[in-house]
Amino acid sequence: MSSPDFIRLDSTDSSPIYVQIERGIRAAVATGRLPKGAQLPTVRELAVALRVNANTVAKVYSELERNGVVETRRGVGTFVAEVVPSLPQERVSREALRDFAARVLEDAAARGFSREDFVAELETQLKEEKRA
Amino acid sequence: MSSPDFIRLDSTDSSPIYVQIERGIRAAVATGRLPKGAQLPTVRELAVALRVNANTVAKVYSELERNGVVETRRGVGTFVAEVVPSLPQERVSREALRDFAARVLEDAAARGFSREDFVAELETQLKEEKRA
Amino acid sequence: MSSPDFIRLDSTDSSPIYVQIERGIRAAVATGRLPKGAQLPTVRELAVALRVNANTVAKVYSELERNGVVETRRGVGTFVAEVVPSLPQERVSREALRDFAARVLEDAAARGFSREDFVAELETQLKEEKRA
Amino acid sequence: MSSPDFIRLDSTDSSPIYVQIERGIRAAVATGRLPKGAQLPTVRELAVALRVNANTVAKVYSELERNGVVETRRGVGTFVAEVVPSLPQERVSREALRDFAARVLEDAAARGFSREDFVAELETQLKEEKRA
DNA sequence: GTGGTCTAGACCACG
DNA sequence: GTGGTCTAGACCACA
Repeated sequence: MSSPDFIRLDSTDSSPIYVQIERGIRAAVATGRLPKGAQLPTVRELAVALRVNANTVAKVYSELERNGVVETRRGVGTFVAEVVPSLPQERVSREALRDFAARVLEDAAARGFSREDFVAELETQLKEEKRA
Repeated sequence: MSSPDFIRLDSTDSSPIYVQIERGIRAAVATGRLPKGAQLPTVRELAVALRVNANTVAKVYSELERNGVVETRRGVGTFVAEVVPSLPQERVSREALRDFAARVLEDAAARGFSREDFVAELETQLKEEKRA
Repeated sequence: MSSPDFIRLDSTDSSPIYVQIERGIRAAVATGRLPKGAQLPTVRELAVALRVNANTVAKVYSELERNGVVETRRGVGTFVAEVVPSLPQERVSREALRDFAARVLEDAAARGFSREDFVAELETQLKEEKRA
Repeated sequence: MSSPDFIRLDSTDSSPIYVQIERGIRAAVATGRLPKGAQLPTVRELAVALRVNANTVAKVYSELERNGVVETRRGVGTFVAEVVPSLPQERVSREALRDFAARVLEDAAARGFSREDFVAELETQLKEEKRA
């Protein structure tokens, strides 16, 4: 658990570090790579592994706890919540998906990618992961 | 030209306003919705239409000019560049596409979307646009 | 780092302040006076030292970051990039050098300088710097 | 005289068009390519040739006339002044030359050119012109 | 009327 | 304390 293989900090990503970390953890939980009840690395471990300020990691953990994604047992550690909280309905609504998808397509085009190539690449990655 | 239908400011998007505007314009140019040589709305027009400070729009235009996406003719206006510059090689490389796609998938999962649903939605949107 | 000895604002120079600052920093980086990894003065420091608005300096820093000349570490400061990007090929091409040189010669003549005197002065300055 | 071969508008030059034109004419006069008494193209001719607004050319001519570089004979045309005015002493002073040279070297470095290559190129161009 | 520059000042995100 | 974003408003250069 000391190797945070579920998080890749990307210096070309303009989003703040804490957002990248939170996104990585949320995604790992959502996809089951971090199963319910699994223990997360300690704040210090993760901070050292990612070469990041410990405060930054602590901020992420506390936010995740507020949202019920993880649970902290004092003196023991931090664990993926047993009951994964249903996200606020609004966020996963059909409309939210459409908006998010539209924005992503726009972003891909703005970066100079062919949108068709981009979607094809997404499918490839999804398939590869299933096989693995 | 006075109706900036190619830009939607999204308050749920955490990226700064000027990034959203820039992304919208770049995408419109890349997909041909803003053809080469077309005049962009004036700084002030777009500022009013988006309810944004004129400096914010001006910042976007000047960045786009720096990158050769648009050309400004002094005292005349801003136009889509006749020769749209090939983006720096690095950005459109195969590797860049993979990284971007991976990040997007992660983001989708972190937001609580099923990645399969998400990719399906992307395809739907692409097809709809072609038909239109 | 608090004394911006690598920048001289020249009121007889018609180019905008932010261009002069950017040129100074780029030159300092290119010639090694600002070595890789070195910290630049903070935005506010440089603004005070040059008696310029902080936004003006911030604009320069952000342009330099966009071009990969510097890296900003959030909440920490701004540093010369470890890998200084090779300028877009076009700019350093032989042709670009010819054009730039031609323009400079023209400018010197237009200002009333003998072009021979001017080139001689350039050589003198280059030699002096090497000796120092 | 309808082909303004002594002026090259450079879209990569950030200085305003009227400055570029004025610089070109001043340089042509200073180097003798436009000898004393020679007739300049008419405002309209030059405007058409350079694809520039006639007002822009007119502005240049009137400024050059104010400075005594050219003379306008009503109904006849515009001519290089017989007595080339000595520029204000300050501009051609030794100190001004040093400052200008320093700025040029800085600019060359900032553009990614080796300053040695740059100075060598200047010499080459000077020699070539003499031979021609 | 067009875009460009600069200032002043506020507020925020980050570490 | 760092840089980033945005606003408001002024003034200028350009055509």
